[in-house]
Amino acid sequence: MTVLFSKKCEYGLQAILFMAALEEDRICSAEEISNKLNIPKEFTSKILQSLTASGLIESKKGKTGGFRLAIHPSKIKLIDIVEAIDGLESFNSCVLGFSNCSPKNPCPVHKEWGELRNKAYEMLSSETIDKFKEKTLNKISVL
Amino acid sequence: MTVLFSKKCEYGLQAILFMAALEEDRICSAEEISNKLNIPKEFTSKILQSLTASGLIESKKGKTGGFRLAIHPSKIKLIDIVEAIDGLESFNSCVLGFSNCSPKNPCPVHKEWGELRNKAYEMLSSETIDKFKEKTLNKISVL
DNA sequence: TTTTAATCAGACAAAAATATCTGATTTTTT
DNA sequence: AAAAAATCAGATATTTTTGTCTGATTAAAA
Repeated sequence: MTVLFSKKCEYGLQAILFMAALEEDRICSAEEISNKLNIPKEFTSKILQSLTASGLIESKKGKTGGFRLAIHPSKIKLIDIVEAIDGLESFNSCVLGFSNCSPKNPCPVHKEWGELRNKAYEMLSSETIDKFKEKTLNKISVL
Repeated sequence: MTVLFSKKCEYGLQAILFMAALEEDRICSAEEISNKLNIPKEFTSKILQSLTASGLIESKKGKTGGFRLAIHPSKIKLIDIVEAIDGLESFNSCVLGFSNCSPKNPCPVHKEWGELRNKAYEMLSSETIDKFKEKTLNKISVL
């Protein structure tokens, strides 16, 4: 079990935080990201490709090619990455797996979980990723 | 993606909440639970078997057999069911998937996520499942 | 005592998630 | 012009999760 996001999404979050922590406009290859973050190389490529398709990052082909953010880190929030990869469905589904969980047909923990879920959403959308630069660099330096 | 727990765990939570909402000591079959909760029949059996092994419920074999709680609902918390099925690892893992996430090597959202996680844990262990009886009955009546 | 209806164990199957491979294309460097 | 190093697309493989099947056993009811 992952905690909340799929592996793909976890890796995507890590990769974009990593890119945001680099010098601006620095292009880095899938291999570099794979090495720095210990993500399987080919899987890294796939995820970066899909993030390119979603418009969060952009790619440069050929020798000296690679990836970089397509949007300034001051305009990207963690939730944007989650949305691009896993979607936001989990923020709208019942934690106990009941169908039609809603204020009208609440599950036993509907209210309590709803509050937690909203806080999680807020946390992921409260700050843009440029704010995480230093923390990301510290974290990656020990990986 | 499930929200937080595996399907197995979601079904297990539903099943035990259901049993706790029945008359005390009432034995119900896997088939009944499967029908009431719309859980695949054979999968229901498997999950109930594993919950039996973990000691939360007990089984009676043969005709008129089935399952019932092995512990009084006033002594079972949601987190006990989660622990029996999914384990508690997700409450100790990094939400961004970084390794060695700890106060010494925190991920970018370590503090914030830690607080949310603790609240989720508290929510799941704050009340015993006898408290959910009425809400469960209401919910199941519309399934 | 036979039939019926249940658990149980273990194998099996299908689907989804995760990971890898292959080869084509692109672009810079030599 | 050729070599090198990258993305990219699509197929394939592996692993995990989810779900199903079969047959043995158990125990009550007919």
